[in-house]
Amino acid sequence: MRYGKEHKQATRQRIIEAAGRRFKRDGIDGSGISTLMTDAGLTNGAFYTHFTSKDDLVATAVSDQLQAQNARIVAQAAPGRAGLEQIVRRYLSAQHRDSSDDGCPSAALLDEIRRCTDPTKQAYTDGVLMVIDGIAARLAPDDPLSVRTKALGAYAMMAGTLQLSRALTDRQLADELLEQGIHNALALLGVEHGHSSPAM
Amino acid sequence: MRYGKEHKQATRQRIIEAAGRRFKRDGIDGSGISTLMTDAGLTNGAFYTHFTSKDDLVATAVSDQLQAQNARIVAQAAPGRAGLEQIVRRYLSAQHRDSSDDGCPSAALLDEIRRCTDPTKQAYTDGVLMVIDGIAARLAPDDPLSVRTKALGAYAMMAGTLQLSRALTDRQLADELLEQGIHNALALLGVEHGHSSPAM
DNA sequence: TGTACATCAGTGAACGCGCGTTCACTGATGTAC
DNA sequence: TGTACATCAGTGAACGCGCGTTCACTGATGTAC
Repeated sequence: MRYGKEHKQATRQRIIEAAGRRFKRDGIDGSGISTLMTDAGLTNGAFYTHFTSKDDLVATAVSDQLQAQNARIVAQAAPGRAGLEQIVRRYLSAQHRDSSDDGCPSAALLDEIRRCTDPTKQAYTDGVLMVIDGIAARLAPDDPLSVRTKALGAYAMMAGTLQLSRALTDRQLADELLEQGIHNALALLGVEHGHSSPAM
Repeated sequence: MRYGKEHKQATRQRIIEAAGRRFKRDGIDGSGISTLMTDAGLTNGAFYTHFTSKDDLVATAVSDQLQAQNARIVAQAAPGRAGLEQIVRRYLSAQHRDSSDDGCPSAALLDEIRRCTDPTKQAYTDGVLMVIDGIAARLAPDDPLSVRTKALGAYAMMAGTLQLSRALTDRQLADELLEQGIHNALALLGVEHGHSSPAM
């Protein structure tokens, strides 16, 4: 089968996105090449016409996941400082906690990324900086760099809270933790808010 | 070889502790039984005289790790509210970041635990509650339950911060994140503090 | 316009390897006499 | 006290299986004439 030049690119992207989902669901170590390719509607052999190794895909998928997260934030939250509370409430929602394959790659993969190769950690670092620079620009449009570390701290806090909420077997405690996390995140970011609004 | 009854218990404990370290270093999926047993100075076959399955060991090791974390906190920090700042500064130190095999099991394993079997998640939940109830008791000795969620939120925040600091390739940014994390944790816990003390 | 050929994305079987688990066996020690 | 035996923690080879990776092959399409 021979296709136009855009076909291979589209297939590659399909593999990357399917892999991102699968990694977030089953972990990187827990996702085999055959499974990833089946997810993308292909057989295992085709993998190496798109990537040089599993590591190569991992780095690419991690990067893609963070770009997607950034795009989601831009698309779904009101611009500027006003959108910050939306971002926090959406991130620390029960819905996000209960659907990790569609969610934040950091919350799903952070401690596995620590053990990955340098290119993957580099891709992760670059991707996170893109996301948090977006947040910093909302916090202080005139001087985003001055609040970069603050944004990074808030991102770390939100990821840790979501992870812990996912790991607890006590559902009520997990829900309380999310509420506490929203409160904490808004406090750390210095965003005004009512005590709690039930939807979004 | 036949030994006294305390011998098998001691061997079992040796496997559990070696496994805890190895899991934190290479991940649960990334640690094979043979490696774990070699770490403990034994051969793979002996594993099943101590545990019914790898899952069984994982749940046991997770529980043991959190008990050890709790014991470390009790042993190394001043009692009561006074020790809270020590706990935070020690947790979010460059030393802790750079030696994950000796460190916090939550920071090393949180998103892998999410994917584990229920007994492991239950062991994790129980263990975390033990640790955070200790923190809650320091925060409000007269009514620890009232600050349980607050303590849980602070724990989640610290774990997420340590994880992110470990995953970043930019060392300077990782260091700044730890500083920010200390600031954030002390703020969330309502602990007074100077701007930054270089050691401890 | 019709035909022969080159391209190359994708197939599917196979590779060596390490996984979790099983099991027949070993041999140092505690116990019985 | 000395000897024969029972115990059982630990050994090490083997099991089927899925891993990451390789490779000879297929066959639909674009291109050349």
